Amino acid sequence: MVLVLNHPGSSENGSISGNVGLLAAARVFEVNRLPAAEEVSSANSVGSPFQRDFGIYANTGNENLGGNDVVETERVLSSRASDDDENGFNTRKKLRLSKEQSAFLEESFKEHSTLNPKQKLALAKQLNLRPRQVEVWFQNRRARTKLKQTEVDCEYLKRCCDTLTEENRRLHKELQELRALKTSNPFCTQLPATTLTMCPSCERVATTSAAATNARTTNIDSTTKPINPFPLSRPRFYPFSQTPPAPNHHHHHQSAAS
DNA sequence: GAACCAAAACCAGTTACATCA
DNA sequence: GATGATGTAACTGGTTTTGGT
Repeated sequence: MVLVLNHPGSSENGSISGNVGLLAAARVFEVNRLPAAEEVSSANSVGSPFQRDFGIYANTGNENLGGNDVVETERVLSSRASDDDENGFNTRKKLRLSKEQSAFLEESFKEHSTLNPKQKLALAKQLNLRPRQVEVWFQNRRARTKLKQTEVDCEYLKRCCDTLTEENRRLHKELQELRALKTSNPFCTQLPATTLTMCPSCERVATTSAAATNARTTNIDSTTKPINPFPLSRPRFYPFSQTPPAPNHHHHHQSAAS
């Protein structure tokens, strides 16, 4: 399934009317078309008594969208719907989108997570939904994406925490061993202190000049090398198999010479 | 250009409903 | 069939953005 929506700036017209195939395909979405008030009792396959008793959506007339009426109609449609109908009954009713509609919206979300009014209208028309429904779907979809990213971030931070806890434990143990060594071998105290600095970019540890020479002789092996608790770049949630942006890693250590 | 206002867009949080185990 | 859990469409209220005066 291919969705053709005009990208911002790509065209003046957000209409999809030029795509005959899509118009034909749009018939698929009639299944979940919003019923006009008088259609409620027969249009929905679920057909709950609730639906029959309460008109769900007012007939907004969006089937007749076109020409200059579009902007004005959109303005009306996008205004927040009231829960109450004219009789004061709560008419809120949830309509489950069909698989085709959801898939179509998903496809368009891949293209752009936000819609301009024209795109929204075109999509709504194509899917036989109200623009407000498309708008809400995109809002909820963005929220879901954000939630997913938060979960990924949370998981990542948990791992960082575990790593740091483990590193802390290891360093405590090492400190105890060094103290024990110090008491048993007083010559160790003659060694100069080693100053370690960490590159904020690549997070490598380097020894500073004066101590460097000695540091190389002070038996700093791999076990005492500080562990980078953040070995990986911060994971991002790429919901649509998007390739993450190429890392912009500048190695100023080398670039200074070249 | 700054200040103000209204409308639209957006978001976070919540509610209500459909569906499934 | 009743019930709780879950997913999600739809709503609410607040904030930000945008365009007009």
